[in-house]
Amino acid sequence: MLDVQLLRSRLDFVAERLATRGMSLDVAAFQALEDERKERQTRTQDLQARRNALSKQVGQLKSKGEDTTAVLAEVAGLGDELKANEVALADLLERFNAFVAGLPNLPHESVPVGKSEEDNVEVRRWGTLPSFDFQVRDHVEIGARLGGLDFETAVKISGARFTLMKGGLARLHRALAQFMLDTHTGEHGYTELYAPYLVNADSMYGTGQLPKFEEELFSVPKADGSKFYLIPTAEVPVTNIVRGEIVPAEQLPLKFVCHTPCFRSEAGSYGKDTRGMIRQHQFDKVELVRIERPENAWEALEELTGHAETILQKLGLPYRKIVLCSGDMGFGSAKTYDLEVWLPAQNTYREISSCSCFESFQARRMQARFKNAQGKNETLATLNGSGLAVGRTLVAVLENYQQADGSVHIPEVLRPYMGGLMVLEPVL
RNA sequence: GGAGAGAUGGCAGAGUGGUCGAAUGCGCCGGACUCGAAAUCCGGUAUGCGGUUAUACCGCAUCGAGGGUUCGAAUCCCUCUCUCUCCGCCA
Repeated sequence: MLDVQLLRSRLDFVAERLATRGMSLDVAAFQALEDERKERQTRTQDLQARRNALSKQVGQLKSKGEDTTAVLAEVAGLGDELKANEVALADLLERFNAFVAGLPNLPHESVPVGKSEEDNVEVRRWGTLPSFDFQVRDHVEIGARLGGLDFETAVKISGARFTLMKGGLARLHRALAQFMLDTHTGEHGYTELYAPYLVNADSMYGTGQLPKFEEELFSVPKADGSKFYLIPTAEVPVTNIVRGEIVPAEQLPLKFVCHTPCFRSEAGSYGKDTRGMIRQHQFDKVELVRIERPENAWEALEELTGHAETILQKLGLPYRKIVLCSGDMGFGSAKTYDLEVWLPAQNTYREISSCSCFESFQARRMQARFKNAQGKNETLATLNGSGLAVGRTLVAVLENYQQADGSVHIPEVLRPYMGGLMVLEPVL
């Protein structure tokens, strides 16, 4: 969430920055809440101080064996007003916090202002687009010919937006994840993690999925009436490692890589990407997460994005890097780069990685801090990015490495993970 | 699933209604002593929030979480969560 101090001291500035996201901040509503909060809180604390002082007097008088009825009478007079103020304050703070928690992060000044994905700005392109002297097939058809992608059976087992993979294709999927993990741990200095796929509401709140985006999550009821949430990304369990912690400064930065399935309800995307495995309820992703000193956060974003790009380059997949405009960024992000991989069958680039810097937006609500050089606790900065989405990478490999006879060449870096296999042969 | 024990500061650990935000020890920081270090001695050392722009000062809240009793709760009552030990079951 945003820094409350910033809201109080530079409300107009915050409103102006939020406006670039297409978000109109109700300045008057905030000011009214803040004024009431200040008055109510001051009053309540004064009454509490009074009560505490009088109660202390009672104790002192009693220990000397003196009469306490006068003091008791005075403190009794405070009771009703104090109670009323405490109740009103609690209610007010709840509304105040809900208001602030509902505000998205401010875009970094380098972020282009725009309304929608139309206004995103391309930063650069990498790679040469493949040319085919035959009719290109999409991954659904390629996968079917390889006998490895089976959507019909997945529908029977679960329903729409699920995939069943078999044989060499399932192995290729696994190989991609292994390759990504090995590259990030071996060459980029990330620590590999295995993390829970079911998390509690506090964790979802910490990374900002809750309270605003509950409908995008799957959940599992628990016997006690609460629920587990299925992670929509490894960002959630991994970033929450530092929730409520004061990380020793010498341990920074923390660089984690974690391969998990991701679960998304995709509510509101009916009819979008219904063919194939582009948009699924369940998909694997290798996620990079960094916990940084705020002053290093922007450099870290460039580095992290570069680490994700490395995977695409080693796989020889053409892609472009774009910077999301203010209106297209996620809720907590201050700046986001998307990597889009070339998909020949769609004749376009499609998102395969999203790398974001949250500054202290997530860490503030998570109370994730470190001791700075002055010995003071300071809020950390958090970043994350896909390194990469495994399912979509598989799609990209199938489409970019397809051959006229229906076979698919295996990128060289993956062959060690495929037992040396160089090509997947069609069975149809 | 059964039986029992427990949750207090960075750690260990005291505290069963009244100057307790909390003894003591360890750790850490500063100082003294020393050529320097060790040892020893002295002092300091939780977090969040508010007054308030402030590393000054004052106040509020916090002893697993939430509620209750009370003028006053770490301490008493209720509910919940988590941890540990033993037994059973189990990938």
